[in-house]
Amino acid sequence: MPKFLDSLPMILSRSIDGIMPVYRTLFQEHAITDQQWRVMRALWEQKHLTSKQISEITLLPSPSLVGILDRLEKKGFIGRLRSVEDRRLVYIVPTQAGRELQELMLPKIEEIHDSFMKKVTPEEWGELNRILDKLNEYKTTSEIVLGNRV
Amino acid sequence: MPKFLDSLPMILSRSIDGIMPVYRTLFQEHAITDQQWRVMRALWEQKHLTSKQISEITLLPSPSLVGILDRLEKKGFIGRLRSVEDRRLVYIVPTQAGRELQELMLPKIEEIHDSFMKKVTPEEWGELNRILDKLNEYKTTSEIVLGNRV
DNA sequence: GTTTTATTATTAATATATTAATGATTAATA
DNA sequence: TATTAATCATTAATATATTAATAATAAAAC
Repeated sequence: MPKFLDSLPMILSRSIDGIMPVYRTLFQEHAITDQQWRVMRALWEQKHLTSKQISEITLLPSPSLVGILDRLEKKGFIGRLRSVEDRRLVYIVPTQAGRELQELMLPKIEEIHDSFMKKVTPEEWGELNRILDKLNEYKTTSEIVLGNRV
Repeated sequence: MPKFLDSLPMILSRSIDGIMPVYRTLFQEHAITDQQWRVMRALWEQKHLTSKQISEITLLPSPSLVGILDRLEKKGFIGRLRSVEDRRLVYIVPTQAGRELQELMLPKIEEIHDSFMKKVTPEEWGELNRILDKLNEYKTTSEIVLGNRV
């Protein structure tokens, strides 16, 4: 009876622990973190995004994003721009240096992505996506069920 | 051309972000964290484990483990025991309260696990494991390849 | 047998995650 | 329109991740 090591959180964690170091080698060459790259990547092909939009795209929690953006700003890769229409919003814009970093890194990121894609067939890749989606379906319902029987 | 949002790190992150909150509801009822539960779970059916063994089983990095074990010790769920044969080793042992927590939580953990298993067929579950394993195969080789062309 | 090398747990420094709360602002409502 | 509720970015407090380094001990090599 496989338990702990074969639970959903553990197999996903093992997978991520195997995958991220491959990317991280590249990140370290440019002295940025996983999270900092996610933000830069989100700004690709975008003039600007609000902090909230970046949070939704990158899956990075808003409170973490504050510090991440601080450090990207300090490194000169992004700027903050308070919105005039809605003064609650802050637009994040990539600087010239930020664009150059993106141009420099994106091809290598795609190489890495391709190297992973080569390890499975297109059908397997589709299956993976489909099964993961299935596991996250009815999330709300299951939460209610679990909540009731606790 | 699907890119960022459909990259391997992002689909795995989305999956984890959907899954962990279901477990976290239970963890919060017992006032422990994901990581703290992982350690307790690893000690299930074990008299003792070294810090290193726990790190390997739980995938938690050793430096993080120090603090995690500190807090579990402070909560009275584990004890530390310096080995006599090899004084570099520290054995982690669950206390009575730790055992009781495990007994209390494990059934509900398994309920949650079962609720996820019900969302996919056994074949799909096998496929998921197989595909994830495939993506992590030849890890060393691919790292060498990437290292060379950088 | 002593010097060198490995191993284990730990510390240190910085970055991020999690949860709750706050200040500023805008939208909704009575 | 005065008040209330919602939204956005941020702060605060605690826990964890990442990388490099260290102290204590043990194993290996000379």
